[in-house]
Amino acid sequence: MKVSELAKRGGVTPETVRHYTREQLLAPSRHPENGYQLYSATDLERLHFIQRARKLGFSVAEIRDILAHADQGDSPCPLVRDLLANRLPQIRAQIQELEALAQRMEQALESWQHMPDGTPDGHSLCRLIESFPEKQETP
Amino acid sequence: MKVSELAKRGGVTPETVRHYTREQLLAPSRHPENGYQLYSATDLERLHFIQRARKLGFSVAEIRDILAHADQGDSPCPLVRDLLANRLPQIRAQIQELEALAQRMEQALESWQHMPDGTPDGHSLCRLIESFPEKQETP
DNA sequence: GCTTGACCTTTGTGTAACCCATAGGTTCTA
DNA sequence: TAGAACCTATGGGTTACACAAAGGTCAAGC
Repeated sequence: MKVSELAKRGGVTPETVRHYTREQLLAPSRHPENGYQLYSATDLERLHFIQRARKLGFSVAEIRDILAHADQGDSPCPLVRDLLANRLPQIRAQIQELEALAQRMEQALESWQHMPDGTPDGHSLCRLIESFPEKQETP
Repeated sequence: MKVSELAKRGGVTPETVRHYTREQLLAPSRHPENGYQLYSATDLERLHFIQRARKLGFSVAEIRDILAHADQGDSPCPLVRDLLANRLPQIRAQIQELEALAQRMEQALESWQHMPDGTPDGHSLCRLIESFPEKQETP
């Protein structure tokens, strides 16, 4: 099948299929006459695999490594466990950062309700923003 | 003052100062003889302002707009309120996505404890990943 | 005067995972 | 047979910087 058909069957855009192909996650053959990329049923399975792995938080580069292991006949499972176990705390940390950001934003919007808009003078650009501390306490 | 001094006083790297200058958030003058960028005390205030705004989730492009308003003598405050109010739900949505991802990851790691590693055969690449559903329920 | 080291300049490259535009060739269909 | 719909490769855009290279500038010590 050609790019668009694989994309449709896999539920992604043709651009995504091309991207994965460029990144060597998929290795289609070529139509000898027109040079079109030809994908097999195995490629569709790989595409589904990639989708699952992406949903689990693996990067495209990581998935390439996982697939390379599998293609060599090696079990990628230990690698998979490691990658995920390493990534999880990073995700948790990122959530904490975003939560702190959201709280700063909410606190700002709330406190701004009682502040008038000001016009910039020589030293103040926007009191709303300036009313916020540049550095948080480091307990 | 020169790049490195402003950076040190502002608590950022010289690269960051150069970046903000390229992006027109800072507009230093030039030393007429050697072409060095010369920053004023006002630029240091602007840099502090930028830091605060970044901590509130504004992008560099947004801060450029805010500063441009202020430089024209217009109050940027309504813009600032709008930008923040629009961004907040996006941040909340991003947190939800990451939380869902983290839960998928935890669920995977947990259920994998009871699964043996497998070697790839013709159809299975990694049962760990394949044991996970590609698409979640859409209620 | 000269070297050394620290600093400055511009320019280009890389990051993640695609999306989009362009120019040109191919295939399908009315 | 013309046009639609598809394919190709290439390059640029997204975010906020970090980093490296090649070369100019400056202060200090010898």
